[in-house]
Amino acid sequence: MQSITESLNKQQAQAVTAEPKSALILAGAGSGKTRVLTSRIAYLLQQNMAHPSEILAVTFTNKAAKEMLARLQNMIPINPRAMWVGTFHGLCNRLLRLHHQEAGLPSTFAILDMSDQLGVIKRVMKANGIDTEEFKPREVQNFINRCKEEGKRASEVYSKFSKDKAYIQIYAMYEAVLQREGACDFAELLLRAYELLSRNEMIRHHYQERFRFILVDEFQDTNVLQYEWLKLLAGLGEKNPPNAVFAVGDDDQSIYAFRGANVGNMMSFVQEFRIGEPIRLEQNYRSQGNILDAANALISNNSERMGKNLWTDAGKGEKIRANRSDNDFDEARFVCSTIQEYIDKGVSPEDIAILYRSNAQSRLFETELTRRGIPFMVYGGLRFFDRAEIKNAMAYMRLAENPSDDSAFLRVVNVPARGIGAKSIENLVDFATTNGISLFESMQYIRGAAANKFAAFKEIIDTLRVAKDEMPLPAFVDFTVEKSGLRNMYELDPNGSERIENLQELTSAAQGFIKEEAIDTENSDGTAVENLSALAGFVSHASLEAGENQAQVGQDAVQLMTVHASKGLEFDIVFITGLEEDMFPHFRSKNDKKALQEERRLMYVAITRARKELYLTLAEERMLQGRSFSSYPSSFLTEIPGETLKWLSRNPFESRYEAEDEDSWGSRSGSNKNYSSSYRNSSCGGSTKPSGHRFASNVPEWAKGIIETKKEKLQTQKIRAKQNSDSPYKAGININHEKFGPGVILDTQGAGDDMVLIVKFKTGGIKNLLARIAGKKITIL
DNA sequence: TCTGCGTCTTTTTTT
DNA sequence: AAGACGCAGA
Repeated sequence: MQSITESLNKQQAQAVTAEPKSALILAGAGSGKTRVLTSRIAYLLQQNMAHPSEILAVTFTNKAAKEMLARLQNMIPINPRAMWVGTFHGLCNRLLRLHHQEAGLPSTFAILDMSDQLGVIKRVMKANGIDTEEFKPREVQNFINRCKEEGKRASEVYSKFSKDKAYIQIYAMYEAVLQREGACDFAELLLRAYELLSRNEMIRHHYQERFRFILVDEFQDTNVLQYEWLKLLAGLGEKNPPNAVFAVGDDDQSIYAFRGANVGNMMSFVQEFRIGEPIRLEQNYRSQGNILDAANALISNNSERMGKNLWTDAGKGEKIRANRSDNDFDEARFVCSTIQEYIDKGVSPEDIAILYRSNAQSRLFETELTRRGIPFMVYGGLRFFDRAEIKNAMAYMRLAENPSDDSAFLRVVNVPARGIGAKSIENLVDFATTNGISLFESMQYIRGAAANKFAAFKEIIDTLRVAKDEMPLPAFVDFTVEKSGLRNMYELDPNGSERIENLQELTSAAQGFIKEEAIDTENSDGTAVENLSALAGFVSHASLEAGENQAQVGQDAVQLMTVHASKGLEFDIVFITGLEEDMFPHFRSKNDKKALQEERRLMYVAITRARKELYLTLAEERMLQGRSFSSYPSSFLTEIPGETLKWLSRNPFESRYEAEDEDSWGSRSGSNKNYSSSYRNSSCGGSTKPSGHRFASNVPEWAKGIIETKKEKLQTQKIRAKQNSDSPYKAGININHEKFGPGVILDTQGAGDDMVLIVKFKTGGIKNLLARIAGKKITIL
C-alpha cells in the first residue's frame, strides 16, 4: 500500500484510498487521472477489498483499456484475465456473446460499422420504395442512432412531425431487418445489453453480485443509455447500498455531445448515487504556466461548469506563439519549417504534434512534411480494417460465421466479379424480402442463368464454413483470401500489390489477435458460459477495435491528428492549426450556444495537450472543397490572455482600422451564403424526380417477379409442378395473401420445404413465395 | 454485365 | 479535391 500511495498528492491519495463506495473524481487535464484510476484498482486488490473478478472497468477507447492494464501489471502482480476491462461497446459485446440466447441473437451475430449500417438503411429504404432524396439515409442513420442512444426502440418513439414519423417507420423496418440478419450496429450493442440486463433478472442479479467495483473513465462522455446501463449493473435502487461506482471525469473535456454524450450524467450521478462532495484533482503536472493560464482563461468563458481551476508549480515557461499566414499553404510551410528547426535542435519528432479541427486539414501538412523528409504519423486516417480489401476478406469470414449476414453478402457476392450483376442481385433481394429469409438462403431458389453463378458463390461460402472449424484462425484467414478469389483478383490488378500486402498483414493481425486476446472461458461459478470462437472474436475485433494499434507502429514521427483524437495524449510541442472563425469554432456550431461551448471545450482539450510549447496558427485564406475562402481569426484567440501570447506575425486584433476592407474579411461567410442558397435551390426547387409516394406499403414498383423473362424456364417449371401433385398449390388456383391481396398462382417449382409459388397479384406484381413461409398467410379461394 | 465518364455531394468530431 | 453515384455504351 505504501508503494501505491506514496508518490501521490493529497487529493490523488484521497481518491485512491476512498471508502469502497461510489465516488466522483473531477480530474482536470494532466492531473494524473489514469494514474489515479489504476492506483485505485491496485489499492482495492492489495487491500483485499476486492477480488479481480469483482472489478469492471470501462474506458472509452481500447487504447486506454490496454494502457490501464499495462500500468496495473507494472504496479502489482496479478492475472488481469478475471477483470473485465474494456470499452462500453466491447463489454456489451462480451455480455451479448455470453448470453446471446437470452438477448435474442444468434451466437454469431455480426457487428455493423457505420458504413455497413448506412448500407442497410439504404437497402431498407429502397426495398420499401422510399425516396432517398426526400429522406436522406445519413439523416435517418443519425435519427436511429440518437433514438438508440436514448434507449428507445422504434415503437417507443413518438413525434408529431411527419418527417420524424417517416424516420420512425424506417427505424422499425431497419430493426426488423437487423433482427432477421442477426446483426447489431454500435448503438444496438449497448441497447441490447441494456435490455438484456433489465429484462432478465437472473442475469442482472448475477452481474450485480459479481461486479462490486465499477470504475468508469471519461465519465463526462457517457450517454444516457450508458449511464442507465451502469445504474442497472450497480443495482441502484435494487441493492442497498449499490455497488461502488468510481467515476472519473472532467466536465470541461466533454467533447462528444454530438454523438449523444450527456454531461448532465455527472450531476445525476452525484444526486442518484448520493455522492457527498466530488474529489477535485486540480494540480496539473503536465503544462507550463502560460499554457495553463491560457486554458483556464479560455474555459472560464463557458457557463454551467462544475468548477475547477488548474494550477501548476512549474514555471511560466515560454509564451504561447501565434502566427497568421496568408493562406493555408503558407500555414503548412510555417508549421513544418518550425518543426524542422526543433528537430535540428535535437527534439525528437514524436514529441511534436499537429492538431486540427477536421481530418481534411491534414493533407497540406502531410505533403509539406513529406517534402522535407520529416517522418510523420497520421492518426485516424484510413484505418486498417476500413480498407476495401480487408473489408472484403472480412465479409467472407463473416459469411462463414453467419451466412445470414446480408451486408457481408452484398459486399462480396460479386467480388471478385462472377457475373452476378445488379439485376440478379435485385431479383435475389426481392425474393429474400418477400419471403423474409436471408440472401444466402434465397440463392437456392433462383432458377435460370443466375443459378449457376449463385451456386459457385455458395460453394465458396460452404467450403469456408467447413474450413473455419478445421484450421487455426490465421490459416483460415489465408485460406479465405485464397478460396474467395480475392488474392487472384488483386494479383491480376497492376495496382494491387499493396492490397496483397495488406491481406498478408491481415493474417498476421489474426496471429496477433490469438496471442493477445486469447479468449478464455469465463466465470468459475457456473452461470451461462460460452466460448467465443476465435473467428467470432476476430470478426468483432475488426469492427470494434479498428486500427488503434497502427498509431504505435511509426514510432519516432511527428504526430498528426484531430483535436478529438488527441484527448488523453500529451506532447512537448503542440501546434493547433486552422484557428479561424467557422473553422474552429466550426460554422455549424456558431448559432447554437451549447455547441459553441463544446467547441470551446475542444479548444481547451487542444491547449492542454501541450507540455512545454504551444503554437496557434491560422490562415487568411483557405481552400475548402475546391474553393478559396477568406476568414476572420478564431474568436477563441481573443479569449487567450495577451500576456501569455506572442504574435510572430502581425497581430490581427490590433490596428483593426488599417486592416483590409470588410469585404475581403467577410467574404468567407458571404460565399458560404451563396453556397448554401444555391444548394437549397437545387434540392428544393429543381428536384427532377417526382417525390410521389413515401411508403409503398404494397408492392415496390421494381419488383417484377423473377422468372417471367424466359419461356424455356417456364417449361421446366411446368414439368416440376407436376411432381407436386400432393400439394394444395397448383397453377391456376386463386389465392388471397394477407399482405399482397388476391392473386393467381401462375406456377410452382420445387417440392416440399423448398416449394416456391409464382403468383401474379391483382395489384400488379408477380412474386415468388416460399410455400412453407407464405402458407400461413395464404388462403385458397 | 461491366466499364468509364460525368455529375453531385461532402465532413466536424467517433465507439 | 476527392469520393459516391448514376448513366450510357461496349
